[in-house]
Amino acid sequence: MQGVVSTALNGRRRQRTTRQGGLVRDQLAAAEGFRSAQSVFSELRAKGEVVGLSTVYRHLQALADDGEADTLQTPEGESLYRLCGQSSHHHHHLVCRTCGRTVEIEGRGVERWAAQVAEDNGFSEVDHTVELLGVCGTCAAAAAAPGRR
Amino acid sequence: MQGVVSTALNGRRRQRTTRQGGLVRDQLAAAEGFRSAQSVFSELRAKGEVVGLSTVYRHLQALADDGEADTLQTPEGESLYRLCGQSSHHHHHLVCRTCGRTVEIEGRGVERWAAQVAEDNGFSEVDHTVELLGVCGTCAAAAAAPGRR
DNA sequence: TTATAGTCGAGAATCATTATCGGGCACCCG
DNA sequence: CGGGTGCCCGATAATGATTCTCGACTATAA
Repeated sequence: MQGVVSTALNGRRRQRTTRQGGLVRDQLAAAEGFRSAQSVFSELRAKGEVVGLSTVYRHLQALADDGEADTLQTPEGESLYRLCGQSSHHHHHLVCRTCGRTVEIEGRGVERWAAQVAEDNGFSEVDHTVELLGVCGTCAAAAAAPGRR
Repeated sequence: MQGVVSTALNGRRRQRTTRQGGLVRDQLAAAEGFRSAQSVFSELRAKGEVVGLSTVYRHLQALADDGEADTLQTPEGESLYRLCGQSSHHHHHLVCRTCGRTVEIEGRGVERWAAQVAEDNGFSEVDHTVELLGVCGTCAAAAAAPGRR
């Protein structure tokens, strides 16, 4: 996983390679959907790994800052993280509110729309939040056949 | 949970008319953009009105439940509220991150796009969050001339 | 190996929000 | 118009997530 990082950190992360950092990253990689800092913490604890809560938060935020992880907020105000392939690639998510499965989606149309609306109203430096929350086909099917045994 | 609430509530759940309820609503109405529960609370206090923090939260949520107020979350996890003309009217917001000024926007195109993406991925019952956060023309101009006196 | 500086991590501190619960007041009934 | 009933108010405690603090630790370079 982690190879030689050493000196030449050309735009790359500046953190030192540590056991804990790898654990947080691995735990996130093993998950299918978004996870909260709290759950990453307790899952690691459950696996017997001793890591500090602060450390989990630190690494999660570092990953997010580096663009290696995506982040979103639940309506309850909890932050969720998820490892993400490309750091330079802007995209949005379609998340299943039942199983947490996540589909990354591109929204060229939305980007354009957002930019247009912003311009029409004289706004600049506009950021946008676009998240879709629904029920995936699998979960919908499961919910539709409740009597099954 | 709640049984019969006084007079016939024609689709509109009305709380008992109290001085405090009116204050919270008025304060929200007087504001130009979104306000946090905390700021509504301190503004009322500043005006000399004695209202409990819990009460502010209660009324703010009641307004949101009734669809009389819109709500959104800041990236810091604070909930903001704003009185809103139509309860049945679905729309989004373009908010100035400097002064809080808000423009309500309609996004027929976005709605369509969201529905399409959801369908393409087999998702149903899809809800979407779309918020635009930027800097309005006035604030941008102010920021561009920092040395001015 | 040693020096050095970035990391750890447990617990305290913050902050917004929610729950509690005794006391008060609005509204209905007679 | 006076009483009773139950919702509402509001100070305070509790909760829960996230951040801060700071001494101990350890990966790295020389």
